[in-house]
Amino acid sequence: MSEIVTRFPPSPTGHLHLGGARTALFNFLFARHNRGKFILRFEDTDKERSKEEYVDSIIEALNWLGLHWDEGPYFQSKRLEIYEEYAKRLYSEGKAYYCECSKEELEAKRKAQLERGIKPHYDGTCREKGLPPGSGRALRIKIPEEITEIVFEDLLRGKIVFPPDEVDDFILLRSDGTPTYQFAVVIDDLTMGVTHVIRGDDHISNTPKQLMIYQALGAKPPQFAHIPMVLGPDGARLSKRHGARSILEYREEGYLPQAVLNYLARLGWGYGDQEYFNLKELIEKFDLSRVNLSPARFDPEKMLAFNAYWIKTLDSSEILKHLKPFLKSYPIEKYSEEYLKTILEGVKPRVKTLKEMAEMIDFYLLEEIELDEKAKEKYLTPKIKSLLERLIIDLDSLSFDDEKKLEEEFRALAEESGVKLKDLAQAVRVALTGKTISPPLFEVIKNLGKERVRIRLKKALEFIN
RNA sequence: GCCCCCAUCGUCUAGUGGACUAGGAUACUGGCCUCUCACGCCAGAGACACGGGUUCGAAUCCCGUUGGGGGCGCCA
Repeated sequence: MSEIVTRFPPSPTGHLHLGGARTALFNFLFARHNRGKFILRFEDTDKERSKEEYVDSIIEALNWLGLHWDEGPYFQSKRLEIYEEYAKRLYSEGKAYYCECSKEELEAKRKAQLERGIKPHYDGTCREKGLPPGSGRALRIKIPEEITEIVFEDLLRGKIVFPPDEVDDFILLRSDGTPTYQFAVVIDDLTMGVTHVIRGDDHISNTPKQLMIYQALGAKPPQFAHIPMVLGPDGARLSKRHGARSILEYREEGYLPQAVLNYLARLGWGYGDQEYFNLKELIEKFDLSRVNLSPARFDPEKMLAFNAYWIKTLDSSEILKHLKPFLKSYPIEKYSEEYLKTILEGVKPRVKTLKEMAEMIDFYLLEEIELDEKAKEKYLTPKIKSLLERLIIDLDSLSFDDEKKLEEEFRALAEESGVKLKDLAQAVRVALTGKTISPPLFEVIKNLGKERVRIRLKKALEFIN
């Protein structure tokens, strides 16, 4: 059996968003699972809207997700001669013809047809004119009259049948000589040896047109698998409002690529009761037969939950790698890699994003911490003053290396003073971290070390006075 | 308007004619754990869109209705 080849063909008219990323993921997984090839190709024949910056951002997003391609990126804009060649062939074989109808005329006719309640169609004005190529003329496919129905076997949905009037003599080459989407995809997929086209089901109705091109070319079409679209939380098409934001924005917000990937994979695909998968597992377990057919809504909350899961599950070294960009405002060069990894342990189960994580560990990294207003008013009270003083005096006798002992020592101190550990702990927590919420106190004390603890306790006392 | 696709808890899903008192995840509620907040654990509430068939038996198969989505460009 020949090698399986899939491709992801974004048009660089916008950033990579969730829907596109999922399509890329499914194509990537299918190729990898079958030890095939995954191609990246930019469909940039729309000169007006295609932008270089989008090419860059799409590439960056794919790399960030770890969706590496084996071939490409190709650019349709650089393959114009190829399309021309095939176009010429169709023209010379009488399977395509030139058309001189103006856009305005066509638009008017389309409107009229729509109003009359019939399916908009090119009326064939130029079909039999035998026009030679010329400026301002577009090349149209000549759909054979004997077509009765157009059928194809979708890998996921089985047989899909279209009535013959579903396709008209659509345009292959625009009047400026550039190929339309329909023509370019077909020629590209054909010449690149694409065997499986996995794309959103919004392309189902494009398929008959593309099949007509394959037929005119006498070529064998690839296999098609139309996956359901990703909708916004409200069930409407994904838009700027919800998930159409760039994948890179999620990176900015503190999402891990593992989480985004895992979440995306579970949108329209399931594997028994398993929820969490890393890339390797996805490659192992992914197969088209388990893809759902109904459109899936994007649920930001669930993606957040997945992110929290991966943050607490992944090794601290892996987390640290992704966290570093969020640590820019802290003097992290003062701390060893080991130290940074150690302090992450306590915060991992407490945050949902890397951004939150960076905020939560600030007291470990900053020389001077700021005490939260409400926190200090509530917990750093005169009542606790003598206890803190006592603590400072006792500092040298505390077991800074051992969380368990430290806790016992604190318990003893609290009991002796007739204070609940709870109250003592909160006061110390505020003194050391500036906040009422933090990793476990004794872990904090241990990681902070005696000197920083001393300084911060003194600061807290100053505040009480 | 015409054509196409789809239909299980709010959401993502498991389920491929009997193992279904319909399972898991997330979100929600209550409890446990506890130095805070989380995590974790336990419990609860919550769905087969509707109507007809087929069958000894339908969430599962067929038809229709309804609902949702998509397409009908010299956009992709």
